Amino acid sequence: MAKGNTPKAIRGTQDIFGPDAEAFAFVVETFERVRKLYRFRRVEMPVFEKTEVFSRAIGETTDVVSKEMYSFEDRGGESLTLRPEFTAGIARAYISNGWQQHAPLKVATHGALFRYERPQKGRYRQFHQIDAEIIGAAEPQADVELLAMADQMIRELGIEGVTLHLNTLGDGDSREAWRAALVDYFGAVKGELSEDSQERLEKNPLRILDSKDPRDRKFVADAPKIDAFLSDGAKAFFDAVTSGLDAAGVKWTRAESLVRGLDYYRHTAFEFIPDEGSAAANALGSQSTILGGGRYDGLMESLGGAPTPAVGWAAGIERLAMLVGEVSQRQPEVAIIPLGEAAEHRATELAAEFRNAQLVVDLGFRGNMKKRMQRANADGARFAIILGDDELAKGRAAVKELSSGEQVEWQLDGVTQRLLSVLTGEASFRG
RNA sequence: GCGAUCGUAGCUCAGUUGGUUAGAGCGCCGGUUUGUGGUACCGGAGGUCGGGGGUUCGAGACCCCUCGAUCGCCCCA
Repeated sequence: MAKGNTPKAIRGTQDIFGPDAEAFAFVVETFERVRKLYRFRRVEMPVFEKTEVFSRAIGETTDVVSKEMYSFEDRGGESLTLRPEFTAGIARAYISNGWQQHAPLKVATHGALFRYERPQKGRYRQFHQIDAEIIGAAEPQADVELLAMADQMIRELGIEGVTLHLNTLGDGDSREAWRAALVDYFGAVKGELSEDSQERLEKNPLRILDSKDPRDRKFVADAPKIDAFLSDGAKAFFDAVTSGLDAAGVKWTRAESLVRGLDYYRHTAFEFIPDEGSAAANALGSQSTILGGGRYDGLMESLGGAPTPAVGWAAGIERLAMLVGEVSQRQPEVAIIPLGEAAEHRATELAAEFRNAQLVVDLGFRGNMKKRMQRANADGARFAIILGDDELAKGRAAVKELSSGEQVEWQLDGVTQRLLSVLTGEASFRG
């Protein structure tokens, strides 16, 4: 433990190491592998943008913009903000780089995001997301493909007991009509709602629908449903999405109360949520959504771009990492144990040869034979190759199989080839 | 931003109603074994008890402040 006057990490940041770091890397690697199957192109985005990119895209009144952004003036007096999400920055890049020429454009990225929130398990001030977007596609097939990718990735991460909760917010007109009806409905019983929801009535009436407060919940069941306000086009769109998901084999459930917090969403809205009582739900506590997103057909215009349909999702890497469990490491095929200066030199040559042959090699920097054997064993090496003056003089090496303790001598000439054929099972260790 | 619980070795924790030099297991280092790991036995290092202030003859225990983590709300990934 640090003592005295030493610096501490900033609240809500993490130093990720060991199994947690391996799980984190596994999530990113799996995402990278799966996004290539769907031909999403990798993009790298700035970590900060002009503040207006977020305030205009996300909405001034949202909590994210009004109280959670890390904003600051740079030395030129410009207001900049550490990105609290990916979508707004990607939309800005799409407009400022003329990426319309690539439409429909499928992009994927991952990295750090920043929100000034009260930290909790699975919720940090610097957190990390994977993100996928399809920009310039109004077709419901885009929603289907995007969701199919999310579903496959979650499965390939080995996460079970998670269900896609799906809703539609309708097109702009549908959404407005529904919103107005909700304001009427909840406004009539305003005095009986929770304090939070009385405030939501002004700021974000849709959010009352997923309130956890029992005072609100008794009214939610009979609240106006979006289905009653959907235009024919919006309904047809949602039907196309759901039938596409069925065709793609993606299991989903309708969640009529599922809404999105940010202003730019239209049509499809979704979250992957652990089933109640599942191991995943227990692991995550109240921070339960592991992947969420939707269609944001209105976003480009709010940034001054041409109307551009788009759909996307993001998922918290930390939350996913909590669900993947222990990620098994590839253990060393061989640990090389040199004794003496001449042997150190030869060992370095051997290690290079082995690694060029794609073998995992453990070569310690220090220690006597006992220490190095201990280390080889602790790392789970399959073989130890012992190189001392005696062996070098004979042009041979002692090779020990750690599981059995059996030890034989091999010629150093052709040792890489011999080791490879032993590892593939083509040759016997004893020769 | 609101409410609550909790901070004792690297880790997981124990520390009676306030009472001497603050303990255990695991891990780490060393030895039994100077060129042979796992097991066993022996030994060792490592703590201003999150930080600051207060009460008291005396505080790891009590009080206040502060920092942090955790749980719920809010928000959201």
